[in-house]
Order: sequence, then structure tokens, then C-alpha cells
Amino acid sequence: MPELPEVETIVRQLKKRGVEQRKILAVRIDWPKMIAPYSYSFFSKKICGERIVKLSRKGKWIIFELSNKKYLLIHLRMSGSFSKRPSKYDRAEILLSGGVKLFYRDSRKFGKWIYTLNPFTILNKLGPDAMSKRFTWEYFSNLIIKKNRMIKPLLLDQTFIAGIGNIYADEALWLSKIHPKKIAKTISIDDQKKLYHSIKEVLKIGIRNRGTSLGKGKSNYKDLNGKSGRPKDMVKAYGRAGQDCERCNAKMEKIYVAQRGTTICPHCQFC
DNA sequence: GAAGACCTGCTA
DNA sequence: TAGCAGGTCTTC
Repeated sequence: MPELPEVETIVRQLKKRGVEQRKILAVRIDWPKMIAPYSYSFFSKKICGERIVKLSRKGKWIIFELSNKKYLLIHLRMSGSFSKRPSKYDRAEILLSGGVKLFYRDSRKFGKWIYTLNPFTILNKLGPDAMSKRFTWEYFSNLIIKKNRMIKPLLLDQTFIAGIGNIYADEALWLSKIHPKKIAKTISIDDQKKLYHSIKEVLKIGIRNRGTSLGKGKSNYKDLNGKSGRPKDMVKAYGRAGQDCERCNAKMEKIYVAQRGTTICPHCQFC
């Protein structure tokens, strides 16, 4: 579920909650697979007593820097989130000094918690974070002109750019009027520029809205306070198949690109 | 590039 | 009840 704006929102709220500088007093794990290869007892022994020195994010990874110079990397995958309040789908709970409690919920159990001395073996495999200064127009253009791949799977490839997922890929492609199956190196310079700015734009809007919420169910993304992000009125493409394109009124269509559901306007976006 | 695996909840 | 889901990894 969570892409860059959702993860960014969570990190900001954890900071606001004063998680940094607090000591981890206790941890409870209900789904041990998420901390593999370590056992619960090993993990708990290593984590407890350490202070959270710094919280940050790269792409979709949340980075907890600990006082023992080790790191806890958390990837929320499809359904992970943090909450101040317990819920039915909690897979972990962390008790911090000052009585602060964090509940980690993850209905689909895909999330990963990685305790490591060297987080860079993971983080260095990622391309530049899409909201960072390293994600420059030069970087984007230089890579795109070499790639003989469809543009949407390329945007989703975290080793190329970190942070974009299915929603924001569809949004950025719709905004720049580029078909998701267009081969990257065949995209004109003008369109590359539009796409580059669209990526930044849709992510910025996503962050401003505290993440994107879709659908009516409980599977929606929720922030730390249990609130949904601002919603569908910001979503122009993703999940709008069958509705009218806001630009040209053509019927939006659902197609599959590299096995991922994809919504396009067949009139505005063509190969 | 495609398909299956990892999981469960929600919608149609 | 079947089919789908915001992510990634592994194996053809």
C-alpha cells in the first residue's frame, strides 16, 4: 500500500510524536516471520535498551538509527502501518520511554523489519529517493534514454528511482500524457521533462494530503492517528477505470502492464 | 517479460 | 465465492 508520500507522512508523524531520542523499553512481535532471519528473543534482546537516535526514510524504507550504531529498517509493503492505538491486525507493539506506545499493524503480513549493522547493503541498492535533491533532471534523462523497457515498470523499479508505486506511477503518467507501455528511450525530451515534473508534482500533492486513500473499505491507508489521507478528489487516474477522464472526458480504461493493474485515458495517453 | 510466491481482507 | 489489492522477490 504505502508509497513514498504515505511513508513520509508516517515518518513525520512519528517524529512529531517524539519518537526520536526515546529508549525502546519493550517489544512484542506477533508475526516472527517479519523479523527473519532473527528469532524473537534475539531481536528483542538486541533492540531493548537502545535509544532511537534518528528517524529517516529512503524510498519506501523507514530507517531507525539506534544508539548501538545498528539500524532497524522497516518496509511496510502492502498493508503495513503504525498507529497510536491497538487494532485487530497488530503484528507488533513497541513500548518507548515516557510511556509512548507504537502499534504496528499489517493485515497481509508482507512487511519486513530488518535489524542490521549495515543498512547500506539494502539502501545503496535503491536509486535516488524521488523527493531528494539527488533525483535531478539530468539523472532522470540520462537513464531514461538508455532504457529499452516500458516506462511504467521502469518507474516502479526501486533501483532506478526509490519511492514510486502503482498509484503515483499511474498519476504521473496520466498527468504527463504518456502511455505506460511506451518504451523509455523512445520518449521525447519534452515528454521526459513533463514526466519528471509530474512525478515530483504528484508526490508533493500526496505528501500534502498526508497520503492517498482509496476505496471505502478498511484496507485504506491510515496515518498514525488513524486518519485517512485526503483522497480520491486528488486521484486522477488510479482506480478510475470506467469514469470520465478529467481532461478530455473519454472513458478511462483498465489495462495490465507488467502484471500490474493500470488505469489510463486511451485518448490522452497513447504509445 | 511472465508467473508464482508471500498473506489476508474487502468488494462484487 | 471468486477475484482483486498500494510491494517485492525468485525462477523460469
